[in-house]
Amino acid sequence: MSSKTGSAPTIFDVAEQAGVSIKTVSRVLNRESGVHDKTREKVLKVVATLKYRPKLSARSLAGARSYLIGLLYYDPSAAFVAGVQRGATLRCRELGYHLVVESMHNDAADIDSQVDRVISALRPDGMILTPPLCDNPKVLKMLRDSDTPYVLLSPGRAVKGRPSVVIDDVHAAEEVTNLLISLGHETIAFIQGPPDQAASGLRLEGFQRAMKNHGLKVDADLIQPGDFTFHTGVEAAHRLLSRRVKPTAVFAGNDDMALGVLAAAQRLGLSVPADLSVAGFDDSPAASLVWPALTTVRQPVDLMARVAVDMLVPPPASAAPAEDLGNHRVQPYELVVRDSTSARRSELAGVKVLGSQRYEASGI
Amino acid sequence: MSSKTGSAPTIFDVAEQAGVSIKTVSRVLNRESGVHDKTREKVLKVVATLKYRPKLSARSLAGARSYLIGLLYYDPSAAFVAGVQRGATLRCRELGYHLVVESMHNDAADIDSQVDRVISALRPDGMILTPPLCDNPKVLKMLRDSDTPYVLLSPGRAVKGRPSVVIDDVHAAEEVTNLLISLGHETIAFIQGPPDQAASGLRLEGFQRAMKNHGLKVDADLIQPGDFTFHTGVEAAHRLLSRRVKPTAVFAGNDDMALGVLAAAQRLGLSVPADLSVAGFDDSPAASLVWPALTTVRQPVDLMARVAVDMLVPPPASAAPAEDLGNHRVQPYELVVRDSTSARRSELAGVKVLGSQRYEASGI
DNA sequence: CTGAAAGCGCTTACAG
DNA sequence: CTGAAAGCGCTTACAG
Repeated sequence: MSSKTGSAPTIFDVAEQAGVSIKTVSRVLNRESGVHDKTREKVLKVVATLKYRPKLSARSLAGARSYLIGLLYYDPSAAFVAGVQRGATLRCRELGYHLVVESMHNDAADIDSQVDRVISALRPDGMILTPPLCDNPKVLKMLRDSDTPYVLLSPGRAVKGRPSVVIDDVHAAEEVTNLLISLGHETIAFIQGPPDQAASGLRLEGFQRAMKNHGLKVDADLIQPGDFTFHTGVEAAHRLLSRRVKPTAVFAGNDDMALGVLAAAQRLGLSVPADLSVAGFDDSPAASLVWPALTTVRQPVDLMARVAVDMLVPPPASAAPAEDLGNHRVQPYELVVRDSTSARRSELAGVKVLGSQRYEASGI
Repeated sequence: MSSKTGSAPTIFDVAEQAGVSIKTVSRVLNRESGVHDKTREKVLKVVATLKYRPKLSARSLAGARSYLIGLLYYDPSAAFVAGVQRGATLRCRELGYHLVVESMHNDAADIDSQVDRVISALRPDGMILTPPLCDNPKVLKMLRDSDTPYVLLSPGRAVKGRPSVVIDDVHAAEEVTNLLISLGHETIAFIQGPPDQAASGLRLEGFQRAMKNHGLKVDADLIQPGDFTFHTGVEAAHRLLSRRVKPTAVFAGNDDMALGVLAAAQRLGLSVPADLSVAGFDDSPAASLVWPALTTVRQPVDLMARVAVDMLVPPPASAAPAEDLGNHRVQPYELVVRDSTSARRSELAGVKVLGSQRYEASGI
């Protein structure tokens, strides 16, 4: 009896009961090739019987891998993190990895030492970064200096040497704009995000491209600045709706600002979408919890996180040589059309109509 | 030169350069008492110079602790998880711990083996569970069987032997109801959550207690069933607003249902709060992204997570003996009064008024 | 107040 | 196809 009762079984217990060496047990567990089928079966049987599970710390100390993936984030939308984590933890589990999360303030003066501490202690096999950390030079420098592989999720801008997973913001924004145009809108406003986030510029680009492709003019003041918050959406809406010629549709660079537009419109007695169509970007949870529900773009956040994990975890030795998909993976977005957008009610753009509502199409 | 350039420094490198044994370095790092001040300083100096950081896997393998806290969750509101993680990761960092998250389906048939796998591989020093996993018998059994300490965050019901961190749902709901009553409302409806979540019952209890204390009758059909989703909030609102005597205020058991009420009311042409006051519970992100912004109750989610971590991490040996705060920690909630609640506009409860809005108090 | 030895439970070369 | 030995980098008794 080599196993003391009470303590968890070790690789020695398995080896003894299976009548092989610990090296062979190790081979089976790591799916290495070159083990006799009979031997493999015998080992697996004992593993199942004893409920043996290799201890991560021992594997990590002895070997070159830690089986840990780190997720560094700072306060992006809760929905974004939640989606990332769902995708990442599930994929990690499939691969025998675990996800360690660390939230840190993007503007902390000692953020590099914070990152260093995490890396040194954990020695993760890879790191996933979300905005805005994925654009933080200090953080990126620490990762490079420590030779820690990393993947950026939706980085502000794609940089050559930095592996990333993104969607095509330009095309997505173009599609949203095309939708509004196809509904008959011509005076369409756009609310931009903060200039330091590349998504802001890309989405604006998509908007402008669609307008141009349809020969629609965009007055300068139809493009309003914002910073991705509800509040700036409200303010931009007020500016837009006090124009002489009011827009009949507003495309906000993200959902929070679109919700601000919605609130402002309702506050002014405008009916959405009859008087004003509103579209956002992100498909945040709130987008479907308001009335009318918001037309928006959904990023496949959990899929993106899965892809990030796959980019960090080396494929099993037994696997077929994977084709090189490159370091910048573009994932498909989805246009989600809901009730906040509709055809123009009339040609009387700018005429305020009170109290009317659209009953027929609403899901509620 | 014992340290090969390129590889990270080990405890041996520190010991050598400081002219002490590795045991002394270990003592300093673990803040054990009984080290000469001079010695300690010398060691710390070398640690700083070499940027030495003990490797988690080695500490974990050699010692009794893993310095890992696990967070098990399944799809609670994104905001809830995000708050929990912010609090937990920050507190973990302060204590030299790390947070490993695992999301798992509450109704997975093999959830116990999933939990087992995590525990066996990681040997976390503790686990934090969020709803609904914290009420899952299979999960709880695995944790007990493996002697893994755990803390439940907002469990469905408090059970004696299970450490938990909660808020006082009954009192919070009572306060919300008192607010509505103080605004002059008498016909107040309540929308309940799913019966299997204890919070549903506790919040109903608080509502009923407040009504009773003020001598207000609650007709049976003023208490409507729901399941914490937007959709059931919409449905309950339709039932309530088709009564002969309409309620002038609706208190929904959570924000998602309150948002449903808001949407339904707006859809019916009612003005909130002039025609109908609406209150929720949770302070979800969407609560402040709608118009009018929702009156609700905020759980101090990140504080609760911090407390949970503290319950799992043993205090340093050098610390003063902590007073026993018990296994059920109640944290303070916060009543957040926003624009969706106001005094009754008239005595004409049930009379539908179209198109009016409340301009003055809105923050937008 | 300090240290020498053993050992945690695996993987990594290396050998056959 | 399989195994014996060494070692990863710490902490745990134990000793002085």
